[in-house]
Amino acid sequence: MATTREAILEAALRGFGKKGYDATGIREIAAGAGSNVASISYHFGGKEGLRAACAEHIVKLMGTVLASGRSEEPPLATPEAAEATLAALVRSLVRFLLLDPDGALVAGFMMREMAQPSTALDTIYEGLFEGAHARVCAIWSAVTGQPADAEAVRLAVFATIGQILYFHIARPVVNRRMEWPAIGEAEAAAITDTILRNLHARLAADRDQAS
Amino acid sequence: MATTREAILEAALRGFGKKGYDATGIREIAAGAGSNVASISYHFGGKEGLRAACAEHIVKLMGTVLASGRSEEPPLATPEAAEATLAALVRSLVRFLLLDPDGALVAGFMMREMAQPSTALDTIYEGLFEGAHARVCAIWSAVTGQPADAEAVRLAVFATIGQILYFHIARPVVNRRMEWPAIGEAEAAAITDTILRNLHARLAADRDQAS
DNA sequence: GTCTATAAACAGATAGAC
DNA sequence: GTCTATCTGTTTATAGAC
Repeated sequence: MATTREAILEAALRGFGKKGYDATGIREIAAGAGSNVASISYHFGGKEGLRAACAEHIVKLMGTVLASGRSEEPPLATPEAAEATLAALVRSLVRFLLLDPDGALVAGFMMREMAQPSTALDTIYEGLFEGAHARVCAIWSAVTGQPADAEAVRLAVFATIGQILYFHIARPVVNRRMEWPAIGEAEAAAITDTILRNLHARLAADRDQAS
Repeated sequence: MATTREAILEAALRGFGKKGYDATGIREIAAGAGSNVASISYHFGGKEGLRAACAEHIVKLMGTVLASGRSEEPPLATPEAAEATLAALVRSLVRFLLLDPDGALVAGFMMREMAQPSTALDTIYEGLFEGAHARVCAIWSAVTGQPADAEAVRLAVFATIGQILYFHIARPVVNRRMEWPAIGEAEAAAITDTILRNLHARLAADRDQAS
């Protein structure tokens, strides 16, 4: 059962994620939720409150997504096992962002918040980015032997995440240049392959340097 | 000497690049250009025409930027020379996007067009992206020996560009996680270092595979 | 070409009936 | 809780004086 509040929240994320906060009117959101304009002020105290609620919704949603992906306690005992865990993370993040419709909406919301930060970005940073980035740094450390909090490690993790997110952001340009009608399973696999080649090559170089 | 038309164009790019098309009013643009609302309709036929003119302006601007960077005919005779050319491109693109105020505006405009494509994206794709991407693919090919139009090469070039652009897009998140007050020369150098490490590691792997 | 004044449509917020 | 009608301010576009 979907309450009116939940329906509004989903319609808002759909609008904000696809067209952006400013370009999405509260009438449009209310209509998409099968409700009316006044219900937004009633449930969220206004459009800004709706943006804040979207951020909290994303933190909870991604928390469960990431938790499910981490259900089978990832083995970090050996560098090889840690590298496999890292590769699995890349695979699932590419799939989520490029193949799951919810992934595109969540990413759209986050990207626009980064371009024009509001308090919603603070919510997402503290509730999601900070912990997730630190966790990936720890796995990276288990592969290369570098300290998890080293500047080079933190930047390398950002660079890897950046490759994945860029294929989402630049989708219209990528599709055109690759002559792809759309990104499906086969295209996502090709993208994953390129990112994993970069990842493995870099990890090998970092490991060599550490020895 | 700056004509009114040019002043409006620059004020528009400033607004569109920083806050986005929808969030930037034509009054605000006119005021920033020291003019009035009616002058926008007079010179550009309306707000949409101004967006299209911004796209053409960006194509011309980036054309001269890229041409100046390519003034000393890049040597591609040997794989090593081609790799150095590729590294130089990464260096100058990082500097432009992270240190040059114009770079942030141009990138902001392009990123928002990708998230919400209009005909302005077509203008930028055909006038800039397509040719630039193909040129980088050719250099990549000179390094690794792979065909310049191979799917793997085109994707690898996108992944490299993605790393650079992501450090611009995610700047607020990166700064917070890296505990950087802002991105200056030192921070840009650290970012360049990470991206070049990824690039060289991947190129080496591709070259080994080709042999 | 430049500007002021205004038109017409839109936004978000809210009062009040149910 | 839900909805309609309305208030208030802002948007883009434009008419018309200079």
